[in-house]
Amino acid sequence: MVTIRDIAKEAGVSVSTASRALNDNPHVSQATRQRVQQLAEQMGYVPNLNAKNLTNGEANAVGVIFPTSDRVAQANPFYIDLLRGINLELVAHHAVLSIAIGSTPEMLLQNVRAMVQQSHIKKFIFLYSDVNDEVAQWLRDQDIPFVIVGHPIDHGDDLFVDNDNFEAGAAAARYLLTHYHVKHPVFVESNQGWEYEMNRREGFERVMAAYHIPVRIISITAETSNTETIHAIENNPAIDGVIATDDDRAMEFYRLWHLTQTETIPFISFNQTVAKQLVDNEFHSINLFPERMGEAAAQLLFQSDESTRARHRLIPFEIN
Amino acid sequence: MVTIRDIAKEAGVSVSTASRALNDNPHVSQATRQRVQQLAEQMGYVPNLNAKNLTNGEANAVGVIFPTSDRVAQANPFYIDLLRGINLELVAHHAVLSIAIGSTPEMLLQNVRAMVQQSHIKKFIFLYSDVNDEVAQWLRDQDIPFVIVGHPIDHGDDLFVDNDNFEAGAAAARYLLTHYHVKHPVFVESNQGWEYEMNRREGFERVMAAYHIPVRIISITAETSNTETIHAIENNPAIDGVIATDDDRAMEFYRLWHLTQTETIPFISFNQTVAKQLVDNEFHSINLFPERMGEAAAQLLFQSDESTRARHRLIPFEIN
DNA sequence: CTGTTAGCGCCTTCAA
DNA sequence: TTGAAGGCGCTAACAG
Repeated sequence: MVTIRDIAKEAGVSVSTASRALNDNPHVSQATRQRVQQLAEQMGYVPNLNAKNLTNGEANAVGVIFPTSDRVAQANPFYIDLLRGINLELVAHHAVLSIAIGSTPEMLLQNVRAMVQQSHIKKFIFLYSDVNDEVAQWLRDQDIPFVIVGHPIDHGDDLFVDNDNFEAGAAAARYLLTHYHVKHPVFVESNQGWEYEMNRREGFERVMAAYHIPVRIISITAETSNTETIHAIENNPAIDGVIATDDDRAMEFYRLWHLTQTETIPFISFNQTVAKQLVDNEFHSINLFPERMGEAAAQLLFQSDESTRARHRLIPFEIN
Repeated sequence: MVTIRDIAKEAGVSVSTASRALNDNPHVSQATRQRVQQLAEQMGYVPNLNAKNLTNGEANAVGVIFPTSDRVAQANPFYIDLLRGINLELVAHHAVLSIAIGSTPEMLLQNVRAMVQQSHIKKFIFLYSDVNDEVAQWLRDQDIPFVIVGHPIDHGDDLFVDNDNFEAGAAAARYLLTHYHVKHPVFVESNQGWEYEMNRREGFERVMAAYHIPVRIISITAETSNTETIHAIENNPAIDGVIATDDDRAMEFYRLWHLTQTETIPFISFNQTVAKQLVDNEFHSINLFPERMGEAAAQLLFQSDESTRARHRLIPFEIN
């Protein structure tokens, strides 16, 4: 293994200048920097990040915190794409992606605590946000920076990356009204109180108000029986378009709709979870670009320029 | 930050004995060990893993390698559960879970290479297996141990954790024949050549052969149109039970079945991806316990006892 | 069984 | 702009 000493020796400089040169420290002459870097390249030098971690007092890792099991059900494919996006940015910073995951909040906190106290990981990304979350609170107490993917709920000054869910809900509504001339759209939701769902619904409602269309909403929760939903459908014979808050609900509603109705109506759902070819042409999806969200989250975490520091990023969506 | 020196001083021993005591090194008297450990506890000592990593020449991390994009689409919750299981075992070893993920094999390899060369990560878990996989090959060349979740394809001596997919396919078939007295089951597959699918199918076929029932198979790939599948259904009017290779195909087939047929028939699918309450009572799922698989994979990676070293673990499944 | 010592590879004062 | 030296926290010979 070729170390910084080897390079220093070969270049005829001291280890300290070699170190400076390799880290683009300004206190080195342009000449020696180039020479050292080139030599390092030739000799196949690769920095030992464990050593760096020790001297820097910080690990070259970002902790990505998953929600505890119960909550994970919904947004699913989302997570993998998020990871890919985050990682894309991390490799550029020579950092690795470490994950914290557990089935209870206690285990999660324990996991995160070990990461910062033992491994000295000092940057985190939350893949959820919750009121009174003890993990987030603990990190705040330790002055450890983190970014939330999604919307902060009870701490407005947390850094976050999100979609403009209000606008997405509105855009979906407009899309149905404009492209399909829908007169009586329905909003199908989970009614779990998720921030993103509420925002989408508000966007939807705003557009309904503008067009003087009464708001129709159907909830499908884990407790909702098929027959209940079918009744809801039958009680709303005018429905001629659907906006669903997620793909699961969209598919479920789609199935029950076609069980009882013969006509085809347009659907819009979020996240493109469901392969589009599985269903018909009037099934649209709003792509939220999770990979971009992940990338942006990591960028937010690594931004150093005090002056232009951003507190959040909204990732644009796309209907298709 | 309280270090090992502080403890040594306080305990009136040298740093080396303190180190030994804390690491349960046998070359310490029971007495001093207890005293030191107790003192460490009291003083709130927490080991600096970065320092350990440096001296040990190995990071306290396990790299978990995701498949490149295309493959991941479906079985998403599966991966999350796997991660949870892996992590569960890792925390016990004071190790962190680092992930390697990328959209192309090149990026993936680059990612993994950086992990071992720069971060000195020396234990890996593959969340896929592929013929001629260059990442796996590279790790073999470096003599770096890894465990595959799934079945090794072209290197029989790789360590792996899997389900007994053959037996699962057979069990599903028997379940339909026994519990539902099905006479003409159909096996719905993706026909992508996945090892696990072929094994499930072989199990199914074995049982069909034993019962002298002709084998019926329907493929649903990304290119298969709805009408093709519906034709397949209509051409097989005798079908009275379904075994689907995954939940996506199950749901799709279920939908198309009920679009054209009025009778209800039992379904068996794998992985419990789809919330069961979304569909009717005759929709069964084979639980593969991904969390246990992850746990077992990590255990395989950490097993030290040469004598009893296992090369693989098969995780039992359950029909429900 | 215990202590002394010398690093692991790198960074960062401090002087020059 | 450079070099020498000390140290990050811990482990592992080597002596005793």
